[in-house]
Amino acid sequence: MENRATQLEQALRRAGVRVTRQRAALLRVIAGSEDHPDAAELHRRAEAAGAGVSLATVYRTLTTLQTQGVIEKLEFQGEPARWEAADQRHHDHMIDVDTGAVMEFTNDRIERLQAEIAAEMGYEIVHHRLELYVRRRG
Amino acid sequence: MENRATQLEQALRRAGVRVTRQRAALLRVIAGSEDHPDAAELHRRAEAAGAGVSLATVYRTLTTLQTQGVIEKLEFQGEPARWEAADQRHHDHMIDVDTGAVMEFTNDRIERLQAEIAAEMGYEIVHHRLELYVRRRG
DNA sequence: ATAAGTGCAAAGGTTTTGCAGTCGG
DNA sequence: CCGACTGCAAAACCTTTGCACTTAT
Repeated sequence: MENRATQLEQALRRAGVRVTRQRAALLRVIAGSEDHPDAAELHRRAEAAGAGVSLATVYRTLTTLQTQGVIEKLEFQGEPARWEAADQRHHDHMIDVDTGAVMEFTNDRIERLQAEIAAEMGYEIVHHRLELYVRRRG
Repeated sequence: MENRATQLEQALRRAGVRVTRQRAALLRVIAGSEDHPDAAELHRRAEAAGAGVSLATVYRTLTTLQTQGVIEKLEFQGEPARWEAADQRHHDHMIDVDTGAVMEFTNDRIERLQAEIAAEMGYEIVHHRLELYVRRRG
């Protein structure tokens, strides 16, 4: 993840985005997170790592990184926005309504059907959101 | 829609929910709306109809009506929540990212696939959210 | 009668922003 | 060097809530 963060820094610089101490720290926090933290949580983790970043900068950085395609924003029902690294292959989310656990899944057939539906109506998909709010069977 | 609103009033009373002047007015606004208005817009429409309802009551009423299963809450990306009557059959939404237009669609195959995916992982679906953010082809 | 509902204004939680100072390229 | 970036505090935004008053049943 150190490496991944370093790669991203170079990509950002190439794109003309300055790599400040704060941004470098956040890149490392994000690269090292396997879950789906919100801005406050990322701020906490950055501080815990001794970063010295303001919450305002966390928000601004998240927007910047999203624009650069480095991270993706998740907005589950009525919670603060969460974020995840964008370096994985596309997937959707399943949320356990009892525990709040977030799981990931993919299904090519659903993807294709979505594209077909849009095409039939004369549109193309820019992006989509598929969330399953679920409960353990019992 | 007058009739629909009246039906709903009776259902509410049966459920032990009081039908106040404000709630009756909102029921009529909702029954007469074919789009997906947010709380502020519903408030405006109610006021335009001479209702005399506070915005706080609009919010409280929306929550109540949702609990009663009369309306459904839609939370599209980063906008205030929107609402729609729940008297229709289930459908998902397609949002034109350029115009903001919201269209509805259904696809049984997608519905079935979702249930299968959840089942495979040992869950059952409580509810789901499928939104296609699209752009006109050209 | 009386519990449920309302209006108002204040507070809540998340996110954005203006401004003056700082720093990366 | 200088424009992009930051911190701080204030504001914006949508939504909820406490309290005293009103009203549907």
